[in-house]
Amino acid sequence: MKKRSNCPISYLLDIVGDKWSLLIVRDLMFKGKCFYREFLESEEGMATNILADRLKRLEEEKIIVSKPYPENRTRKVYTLTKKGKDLLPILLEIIAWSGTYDRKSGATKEYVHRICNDREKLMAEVLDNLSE
Amino acid sequence: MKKRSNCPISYLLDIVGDKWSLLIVRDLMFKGKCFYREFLESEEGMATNILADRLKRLEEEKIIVSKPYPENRTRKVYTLTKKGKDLLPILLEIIAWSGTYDRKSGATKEYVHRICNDREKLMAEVLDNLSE
DNA sequence: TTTGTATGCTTGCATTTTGCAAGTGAAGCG
DNA sequence: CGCTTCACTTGCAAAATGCAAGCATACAAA
Repeated sequence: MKKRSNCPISYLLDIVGDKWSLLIVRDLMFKGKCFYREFLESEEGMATNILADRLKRLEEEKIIVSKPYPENRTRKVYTLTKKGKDLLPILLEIIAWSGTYDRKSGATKEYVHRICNDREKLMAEVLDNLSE
Repeated sequence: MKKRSNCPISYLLDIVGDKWSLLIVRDLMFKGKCFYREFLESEEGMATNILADRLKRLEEEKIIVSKPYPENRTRKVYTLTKKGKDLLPILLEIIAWSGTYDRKSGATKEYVHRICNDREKLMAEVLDNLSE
């Protein structure tokens, strides 16, 4: 996707403006996933070719990096870069919005409350879990 | 688009997870636009059929409402609902992220700074401009 | 050594969505 | 009455997606 304008909203949409990319970032950020197979198992049901394409694009955009897995060289480990981790505030605001307007949201009221009133600590916790 | 899961990230993506919907919200939120023709004139160059489709979907999702324009009944005025205005924190975080990582971003450093350090007032200003 | 399994990813192909250009009908203007 | 403006709609080619199957590599068990 080429750049459509210098608008910052458009910039993000050019990179992750599709139905799948941010779900990969979500899996990395909140669910401790890091393997191709794990992304495939997410309940939204991404197709294998789409997943391969999006991993490639996210890596090109330096939002994620992949390394061979030391204990099994057929595996690859995907992790978030700084640029990827910096998407966290966006994801938190999305969770707060959806938690407000989706009556059957998986986001608990407590979590939405923490996003509004305890954001710094919440963010530190999420990022801490990533380094394990 | 049907709901793929109860995940809050997925909920937002099911509604505005494409390259265009959030640009319409941006035009309404920051640029004072409210007419079909005005959205078309945005520099990203949306096709007319896509615009019509997205306006319909945003209205179905109660993110915008349309009313006939009193002074000219061929025109329609589009405005943000509460649900639409509540997307503002997400948009601001997107602007901050893109302002950080896009070297040629239209977002000024001052604006990004205000998002981080003067958010309440900034949000009040943006929302104030909407009511005019 | 062979056979099987798990892994990340590719391929082929039908369906869906998008992009582009042109057209349509309703309202307002001169 | 013709002409313009407006918000769309339509037709069609091109691109993206969804689905099922296949593939190459690495490791493991027989």
